[in-house]
Amino acid sequence: MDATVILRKHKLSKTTGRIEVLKLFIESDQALSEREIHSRIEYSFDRASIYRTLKTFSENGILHPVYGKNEMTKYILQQTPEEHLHFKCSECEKVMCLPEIKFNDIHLPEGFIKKEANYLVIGICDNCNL
Amino acid sequence: MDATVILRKHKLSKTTGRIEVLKLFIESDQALSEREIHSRIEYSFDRASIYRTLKTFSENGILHPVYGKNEMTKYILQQTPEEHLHFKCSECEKVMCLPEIKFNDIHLPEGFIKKEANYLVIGICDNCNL
DNA sequence: GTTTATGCAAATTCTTTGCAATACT
DNA sequence: AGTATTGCAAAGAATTTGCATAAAC
Repeated sequence: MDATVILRKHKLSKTTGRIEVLKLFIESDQALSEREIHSRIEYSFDRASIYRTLKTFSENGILHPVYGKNEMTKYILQQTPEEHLHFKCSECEKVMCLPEIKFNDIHLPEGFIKKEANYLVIGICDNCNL
Repeated sequence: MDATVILRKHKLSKTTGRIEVLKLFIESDQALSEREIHSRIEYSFDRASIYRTLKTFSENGILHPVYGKNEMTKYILQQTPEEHLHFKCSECEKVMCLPEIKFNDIHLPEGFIKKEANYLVIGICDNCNL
């Protein structure tokens, strides 16, 4: 899991901003929003550029966007090509993968083409539920 | 499927705005955003009030919010209590139910509590795929 | 040297909020 | 009458865009 290796694999130019953002995701066990990235990153990276980076990474399958409540998209590293459930905690706002719960065998009705999937459960996570 | 009946059942006051919004959903086979509601409704209903109405309906289980790409939440009538897949077409932007594909037997890991679920596939719908 | 990404500033769009006025029960 | 909802205006937040500059290949 090396940022520059991932970038090379996807034929994306290795800029400091991209590398730093990608590192953040590699180190994180949860989904991050642009706002969280901007606040955590030490390197000064313009917000518009962060958005462009997230878009590029998603288009290349490096990140998976998770659309959830509160009008904010979070992104998470696409660890496996297998589609699985994500969970958003309404207490701590953390979004994480629940890779045990998979959705590989879903087939759509005739005529529908799948391009992207989002399986999200919102509730209380094990940590907040104490 | 009568708007006033639904409102009564949920002990919500029967205001013109709520009735008109609910009618729109009853007549619609697809999810609607606040913007779409505002443009389709003949009755002059303030945008802030539409948002408040959508929130109230969702809290009462009348509508189901669907969080999707393009930072806009759409809402759809909760026809059955069964959780099922929704589909968003990236061509025509239509969001619809695919009630054939159900998710009732998903059980989360120990400690997690489900409050709301969102199962969304994004792609090309049967109508745009011609 | 060309192409591509970034910074900056501004614009768009979605959504929420406070408060006085109004409609519902 | 009393409570809940609405209208209005303004604020807040997320996200995008144009264009000149700078960095990557």
